[in-house]
Amino acid sequence: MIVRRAFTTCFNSNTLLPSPSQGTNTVTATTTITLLRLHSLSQPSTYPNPNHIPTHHTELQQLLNEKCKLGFDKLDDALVVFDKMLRMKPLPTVIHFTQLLAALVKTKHYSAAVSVFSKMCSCSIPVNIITYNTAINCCCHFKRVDCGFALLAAIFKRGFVPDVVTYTTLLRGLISQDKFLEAELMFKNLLKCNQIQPNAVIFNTIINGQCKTGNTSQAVMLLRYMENKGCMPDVVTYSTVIDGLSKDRLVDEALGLLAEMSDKSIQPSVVSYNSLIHGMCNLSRWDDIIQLLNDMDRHKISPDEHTYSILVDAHARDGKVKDAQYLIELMIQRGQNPNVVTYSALMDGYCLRGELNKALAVLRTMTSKGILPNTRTYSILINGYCKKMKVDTAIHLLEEMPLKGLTPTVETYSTILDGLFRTRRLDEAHKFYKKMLNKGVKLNVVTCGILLHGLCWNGLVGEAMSMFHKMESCGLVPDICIYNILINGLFRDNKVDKARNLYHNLLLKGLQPTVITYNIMIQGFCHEGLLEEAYKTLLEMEENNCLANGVTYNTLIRGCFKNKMYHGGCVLIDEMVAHGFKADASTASMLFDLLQLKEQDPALLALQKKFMP
DNA sequence: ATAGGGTTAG
Repeated sequence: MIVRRAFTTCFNSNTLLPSPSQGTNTVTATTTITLLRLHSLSQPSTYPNPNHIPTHHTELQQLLNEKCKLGFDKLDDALVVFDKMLRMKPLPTVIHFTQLLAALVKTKHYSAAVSVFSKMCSCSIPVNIITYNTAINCCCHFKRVDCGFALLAAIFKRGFVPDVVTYTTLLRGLISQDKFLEAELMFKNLLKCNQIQPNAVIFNTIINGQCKTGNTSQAVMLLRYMENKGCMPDVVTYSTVIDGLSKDRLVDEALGLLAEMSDKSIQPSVVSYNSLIHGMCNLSRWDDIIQLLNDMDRHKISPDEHTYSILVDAHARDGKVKDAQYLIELMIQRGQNPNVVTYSALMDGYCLRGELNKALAVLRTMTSKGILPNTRTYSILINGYCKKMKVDTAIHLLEEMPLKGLTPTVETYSTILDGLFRTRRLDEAHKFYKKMLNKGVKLNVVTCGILLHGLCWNGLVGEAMSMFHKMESCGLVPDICIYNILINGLFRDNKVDKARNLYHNLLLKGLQPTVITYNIMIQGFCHEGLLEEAYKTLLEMEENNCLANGVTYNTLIRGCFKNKMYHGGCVLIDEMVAHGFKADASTASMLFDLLQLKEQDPALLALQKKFMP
């Protein structure tokens, strides 16, 4: 069904024309024409080029073997080889041509690959299902899965039979374009209609899609399903699910699957370990990380550049920049090459510590090694400068990006916007925001949060509220962070009723308040002297199974003291300590001041008696 | 002697 529907959409007038929404690739006019021509390639039309150049096929094979591994240095080289091949006598086999095509796809010369395939067809090279599969893979990587389906139609037209590889490639293409539901439906139909004998690879493709769309539990179920159907999960199946679980912070379940692998004598790979180590890093479970590294050593699996990158990133984010630096030296010693991701992670570590000069030094090191900074590298630096209030330098870096062929993301722009608001450069912030919109940057919830926070921070709560309503009407769904920002802003603007209102609205929308939401409310009520309501909020959060944290208690205790409710404050201190939290600096100094007071309040005297026996 | 699957960054 889904396949047929895809066919009809493919033949619909202009689905093949590049649409602005798919503009990640530069689709040239010639590419588009070539893509369009693919449809009519049911029958070969012309004969081979008459100007044959005699060349040995073995020589060609050697060249292709080499280029398949390393890729062509220049696109022109590949096209020259192709041209030569067309003029060879006898004509090289379709295998040679398919190898060339695969090499082009591997080196990401997708539009060139499309023209080569098209030319192969028009020169009556006897292309087969494998050639088609390679071409479909090319379309999918080129983010044109619709063209992939057009080729599937061509396969049927020429009387070929698509195989499991054809469908796997198409499924992966759909998934990579966020069409997982379509992929899943198509997969189910293929199974139901017995169109293919499913193997591990096609299952793995779907399992990966499930993990990427947040359905890890379903992925585990599909793994069990394939076992039951006698299609044994392999190392990729397990690694995919382990990665999904690790990203969901379910690392212990992931460890269970790793153990299951060795029970079934499926050798884990470095990828399986990398996913798990990454998961452990996100939870700062350092002991587990060390254990996993030892485990790898025992299994004679060496860490690769991914492993090191993950570890460098974890150390850098934890502030351990020295260790991160050392890890990079270690990986070089062991013959691994740090790449832009590795160096960017280290730079991020320095930026987080505010050590911008050291971050710049890393940038110099990497460029001296011929590693070019990417969008993320720039974003890290821009973020570093904004956090240091050096917004002008950040803007300068932003302007430099297009000159280096880099496109800032919505996150990059948002960082600058945040910087302008924080430094109270309101006019510029407004102008910058307009410029962002003019550039066609698509706003997301995080950007809106920055905008709303910036407005509130600068006392423009009214503007923030109207922005919030506009945001809702634009189809952006406000999350709990947005509500937190606004409720906080309203309280700071003494708009208690409106804050209360907004809180009830978020409950009505089915959103779950977090500990931050409650803390904001408690602080707001305390500030207004509404201690009763603040305390009721504490009870409410307990009812809603939201645990109070140190901030909650400290806020409430300070509120009590400020309102001369010494007894209540004292009871809460006991409760806080019982829950394992401590007074923070500001509560402690407040308490210290109170104890010096010479007021004859009975509750205060009791308090003094308790803390100064 | 040709094709498809898993890992690194707010």
